[in-house]
Amino acid sequence: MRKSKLEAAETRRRIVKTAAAEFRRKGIRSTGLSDVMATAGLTHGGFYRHFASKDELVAEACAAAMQSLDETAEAAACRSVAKKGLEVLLTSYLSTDHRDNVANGCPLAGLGSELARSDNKTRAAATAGFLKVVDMLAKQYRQTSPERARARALVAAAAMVGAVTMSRIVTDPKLSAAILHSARKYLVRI
Amino acid sequence: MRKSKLEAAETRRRIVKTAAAEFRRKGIRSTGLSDVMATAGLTHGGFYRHFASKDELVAEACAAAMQSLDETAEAAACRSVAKKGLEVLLTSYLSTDHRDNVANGCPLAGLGSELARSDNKTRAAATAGFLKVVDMLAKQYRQTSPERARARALVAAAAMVGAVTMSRIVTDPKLSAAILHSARKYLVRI
DNA sequence: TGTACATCAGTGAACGCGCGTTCACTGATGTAC
DNA sequence: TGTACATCAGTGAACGCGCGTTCACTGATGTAC
Repeated sequence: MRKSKLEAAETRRRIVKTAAAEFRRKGIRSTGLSDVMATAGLTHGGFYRHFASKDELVAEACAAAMQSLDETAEAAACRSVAKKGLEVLLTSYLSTDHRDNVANGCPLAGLGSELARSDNKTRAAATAGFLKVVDMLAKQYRQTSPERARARALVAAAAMVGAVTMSRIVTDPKLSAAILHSARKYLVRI
Repeated sequence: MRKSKLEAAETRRRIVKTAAAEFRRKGIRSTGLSDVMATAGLTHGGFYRHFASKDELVAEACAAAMQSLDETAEAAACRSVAKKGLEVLLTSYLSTDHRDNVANGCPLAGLGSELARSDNKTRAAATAGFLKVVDMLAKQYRQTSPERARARALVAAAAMVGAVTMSRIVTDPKLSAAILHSARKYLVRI
């Protein structure tokens, strides 16, 4: 049954990626390891060949999810022309598509309150990913000092997380859309 | 062992209040009913004399927590003089005190991602409480049309939730404070 | 290059534990006369 | 107003279940000669 080092590494990566999606979809606490392993096409017994504990997986899954968020944001910012970078970032993040796609969306919005209760490694991974988004946003706030641009980026990033979270909580579809729409409108020229 | 109707009603209220705090402190999924009942000074067996299920308690606890948030916000808005209402609201919500007091703080910030996965009753309670805060904020945005004031209030409310959530996730204390401070600064004049 | 043996990725059963929920029981409260 | 009985708030043990974690086992892979 033993697999080659290459295959094992690939398996490990698959587990992390699966966990990143499952955690966002159902919540960290509500996602069992058997769940994750089964979705990754494995039995749960093999888990501890790759990780020391569930917490270790949580930290790595958080890091992976944040990295994919950063890559998406970076791609959006690069693909857009000069001055429109901010609008593109805000529009894609504050879209109903993002709201309805929790499993592949921003982990800060999908797991926010659970991350706040997670251990240091997990929160550090979240922090690092968050700072990258903040830096990307700060670069888009021109016509102001770097300090102010960063302060605005901080507010915008936090507001984006809050807006998507609230748009998912709220039971009224119109209100949900209005939250995203208003945030899009006001964060461009904060 | 039977208690009077008055005592029973008081017990029920105590369970809801205790649950509202415990859920915010440890998360909904991570808080057991035995936990809640023991903290309320009862044994877990009696729970089902008052509630049909944990979900029912969750919905009521969410409603209670939102109500206490609304009362706090209303009190802050009223206590403050005319034009300073917005600043007072923002300052108290976006304070390190609020950040560090999850158990009595805003349930949207404390349970955001878990609420997004909760049932309709719970999310409806969260929605109603959120709308009250939005209305309070909208009243503070003068010098603009009611529609714009409401749109701004929507963004501000979502941003407040996001800022407190992020300030709790982030591992760097300076960054945590900066998020709150920047939000305070920029949401007054959004 | 070929052979013998150690390693270890993955399996599937088992572990103790805490969860939400149920239930028989107790005895004070509420009610019908 | 006093008595007899039904009600039911709260207790504590028990239920099945899924969780995170452990373990003996399998057999292909990696390694030493």
